[in-house]
Amino acid sequence: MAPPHRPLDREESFPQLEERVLERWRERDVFAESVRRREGAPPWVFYEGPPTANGRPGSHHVLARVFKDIFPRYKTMRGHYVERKGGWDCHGLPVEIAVEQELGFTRKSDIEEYGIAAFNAKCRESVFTYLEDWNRLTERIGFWVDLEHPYRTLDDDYVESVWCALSRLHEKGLLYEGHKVVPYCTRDGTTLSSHEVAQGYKDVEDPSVYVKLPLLDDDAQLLVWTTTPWTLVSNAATAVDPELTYVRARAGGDVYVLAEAAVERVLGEDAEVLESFPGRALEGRRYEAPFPYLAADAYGPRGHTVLLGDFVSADDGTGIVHTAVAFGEDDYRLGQQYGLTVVNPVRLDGTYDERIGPYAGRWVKDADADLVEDLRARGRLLRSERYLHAYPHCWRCGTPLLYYAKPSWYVATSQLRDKLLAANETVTWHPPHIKHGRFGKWLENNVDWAISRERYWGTPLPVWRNAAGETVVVGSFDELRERSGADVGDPHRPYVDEIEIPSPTGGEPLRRVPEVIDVWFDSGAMPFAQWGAPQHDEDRFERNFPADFVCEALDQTRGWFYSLLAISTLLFDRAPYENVVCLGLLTDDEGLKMSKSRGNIVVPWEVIDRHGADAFRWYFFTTKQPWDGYRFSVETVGESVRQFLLQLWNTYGFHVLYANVNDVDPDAAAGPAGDLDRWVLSRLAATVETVRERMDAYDATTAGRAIAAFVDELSNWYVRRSRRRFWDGDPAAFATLRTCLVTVSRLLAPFTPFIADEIYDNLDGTEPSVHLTDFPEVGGVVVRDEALECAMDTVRETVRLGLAARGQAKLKVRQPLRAAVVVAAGAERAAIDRLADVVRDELNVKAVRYVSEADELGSFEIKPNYRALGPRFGKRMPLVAAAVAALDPAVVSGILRDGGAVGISVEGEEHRLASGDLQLAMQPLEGYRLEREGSHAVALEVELDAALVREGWVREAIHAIQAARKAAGLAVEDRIVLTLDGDPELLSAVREHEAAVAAETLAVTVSYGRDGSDPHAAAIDGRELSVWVARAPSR
RNA sequence: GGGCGAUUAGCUCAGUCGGUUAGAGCGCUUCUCUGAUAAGGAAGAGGUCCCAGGUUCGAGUCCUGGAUCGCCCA
Repeated sequence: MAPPHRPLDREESFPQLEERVLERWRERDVFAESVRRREGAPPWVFYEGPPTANGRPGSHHVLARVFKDIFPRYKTMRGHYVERKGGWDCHGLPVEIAVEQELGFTRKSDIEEYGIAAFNAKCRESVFTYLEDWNRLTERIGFWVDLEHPYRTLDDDYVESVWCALSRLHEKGLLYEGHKVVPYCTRDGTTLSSHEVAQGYKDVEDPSVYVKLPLLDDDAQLLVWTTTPWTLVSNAATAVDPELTYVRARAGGDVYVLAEAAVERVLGEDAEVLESFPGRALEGRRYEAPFPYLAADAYGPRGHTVLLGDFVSADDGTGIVHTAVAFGEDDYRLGQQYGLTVVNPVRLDGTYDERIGPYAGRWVKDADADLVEDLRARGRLLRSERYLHAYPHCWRCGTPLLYYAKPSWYVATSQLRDKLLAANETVTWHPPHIKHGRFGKWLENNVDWAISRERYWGTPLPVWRNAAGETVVVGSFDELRERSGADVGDPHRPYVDEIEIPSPTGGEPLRRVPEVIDVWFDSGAMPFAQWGAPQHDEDRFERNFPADFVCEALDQTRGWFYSLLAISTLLFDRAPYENVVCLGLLTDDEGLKMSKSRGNIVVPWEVIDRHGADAFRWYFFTTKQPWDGYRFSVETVGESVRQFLLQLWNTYGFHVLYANVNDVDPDAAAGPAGDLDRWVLSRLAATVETVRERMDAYDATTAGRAIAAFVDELSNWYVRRSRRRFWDGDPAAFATLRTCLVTVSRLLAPFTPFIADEIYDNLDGTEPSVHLTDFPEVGGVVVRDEALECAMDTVRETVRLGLAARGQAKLKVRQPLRAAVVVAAGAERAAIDRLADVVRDELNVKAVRYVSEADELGSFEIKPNYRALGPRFGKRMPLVAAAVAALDPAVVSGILRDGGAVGISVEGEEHRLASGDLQLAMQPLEGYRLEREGSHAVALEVELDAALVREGWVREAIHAIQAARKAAGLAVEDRIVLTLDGDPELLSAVREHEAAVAAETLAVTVSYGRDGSDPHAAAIDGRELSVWVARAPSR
């Protein structure tokens, strides 16, 4: 007859086990089946934030993917229909850069020369360079997501959905063209992303000049400071802080206007302050520009006047800021606010145009020195210095970047700021501080979203127009076909660029603008674009909107979390997600960010091959709350294996071993359950409650830790205390342990899906997989008995105290003692009495005796319970403490144990203190073997008589025989023929307890005298014992 | 420069509503238990709860300022 359960293969590692489980999932099609079985059930919606597959997946992707996995698995088991459509972000600069590097391109014009069609074809291939790596890793870590039908932002349907969204925004008047100040490389002719800018900072020396701007209606001069003299030719205005204090100050015969805080630093100690006033007093004052090439009215009515700006600081410079609208973010915003005309006298190649007279044609940064000399010659320079600062350079060619106002398309998100904030209010964030912190603050400071990019590989901006300003924003391929008469093939550049739309008024044909759109708009459109809605499957979109759950790393607050919210709010006036889990960053074990250059990246396969995917997952779920980041290494994952997975696995192995040895029928009716069984099932029920409650709150950490705590109790208390019942084949014990293990496997299924399924499959197997079962509920045999749990806590505490007392007395546990004396009364005593067997066994004592009064063992001391009395007495607490200290502990402890109350007098008033108001602690008397905790204590009777000593010897002998069994390589169920020799008194003790020795060691015969072979030798209490064991013939 | 977060034992992390002796695991020392375990138990060493003020009868916890680290923005 086959054993009830598959025996464990002790050679198999966790990674090998997982590969085998993966194979079983494939055979049984478990993922698809788990979704299929919930068809028609209430949906629970997850959105996959699409990664880009043009780089290899790293450990931080494992973090995101396991958290994206656990909650959908959980919700599926809770009865929801959880579709999980995978997705890939396909467009964008990172892809282009990878291709440029592959082709050895160094400038943007290389792409045009190579041909956009060919370049984009390369990009299309490059996107999926590492698709296989991603798919393999995704499967291996057990992330269940539909990778066979993923959405891809480059697909025609997807692009069309994005066009539709843009056209609706246009209809709502939310799409417009403006200028954006961007970092620009004049050599490559390219705008750089912030990520690229961050790569290229270099410390350089630039001129630092203080320039005088004479006021037109006054003899004073404004002082401004700049490190980019080349922008002075297009000075449009100056800005001051309305709240800051400014002064007129005389120095060296001239009168200047500047911030009070800057006077000494800029003008020196001798400057004489003539007058002070707030910045707002300067508003509208006219001044003479530093260079004459562009007149004030070129900028409009506010040209060359003083304006008020919120970005002005007096910390460096003069507190008056030179503003060149085309060359700075703040400058541009200020210009917008005051209606300044954008005048940019610098060509795209970085040279001045003809408006700048003698400097025309010169590269602007090379003109700095001559411009400064020019100022000096005209008496307009106060001071010129060299200034060392970090300035961004092109990471490709090293050219200093210019900040440059360029035409750009915007989505007017700031008009709907209040709606964005209202939508955010409906979202539950994990951790909560993101909501009104990082994300909320970001929304409050919302500025319009610049969505166009002067690039090639992206969703083309669907705007067609002609020089006359006739503009069409196309919302679908059909619409483009109707308007242009041309078929739309590939909607990417350059093909779509070739389609012309005839002018409705018979003018010039409309051509598409050259830009593509920000990839964040692509991914933010996924709620509908993943289905190709609204062109297709509009109902599918509606069923799957909004998402119940999204989960990404913290840096996505400005990325995907924002783009999803913005698009959804603009189009549908509501948040696209209800719960968001933010994940922190991974650092190495020294807290440093992982980076290629530092060489401290942990490749996920190292972790998986060494410890397995379950260990990887468990580490991420339980080691800490996920949003604070992880200090991470291959070794730390190993700890989570040792602490939890091995403990679980060994408990499971124990069950399989003895169930097979005893041929336990898993379906047989169990006998009556004992207190230990009821206790462990109650603990299981408590665990189920906690796990459900915490998982419903998206708190996998606390949920997982609760499971670990239960497995620890199961292994180190339930099994430990019940071993004899398993040896004896007690059906109630097997039924209880099996219930616990199978329930744990279902609790663990979302966390560690491999080991959970293996345990379930071997111990239960009713369903093809644990992932097709329902999540555990409390009820049936798994019920709570809180009184029993409480009693067991008391018992475990008693045992702990007793073992500590043994340790103090240096008495081995194998030496039986006559009695443990427990100080306990009332409920405590009843609890210990109910489970006295456990205490006797664990402490190896013949009896447990009780004393209600501790007087014979120690004395009490009493202390006020501050937590209870603090609120009642407030600042009189020190008086209360003094009054309590004056009470007689012996008397008070007696009164309180009988449920009485004592009185104290504080400031002439009487107060009654009951047992909850005071804390009793026991102070051991000198010379007793006593361990105490609060009002509870255990003492041991340490006197030994001859009988106890002989019993102790027998326990030692049994231990020696077991060691011999193990050394002989016997299986736990093997019967033996036992031969003993040695010290006569020792042997006589063994003879006296021979039946017990034989039963404990599974000896069919015991004989005395020498055997021929080498014995297993032991020394007990200085007495020799020789042991021979041989496997007995089977019955 | 602004915003957000973090800082507790050698390491990884808990610490509830503010409550008087700040915990766990790993690691270390000593002892111990073992008929599943790479496990378990006991004792010990190990702490400026980042710093400084403040509020309070009482602060790891609340407030202010600062330091360091990280992320985002400028």
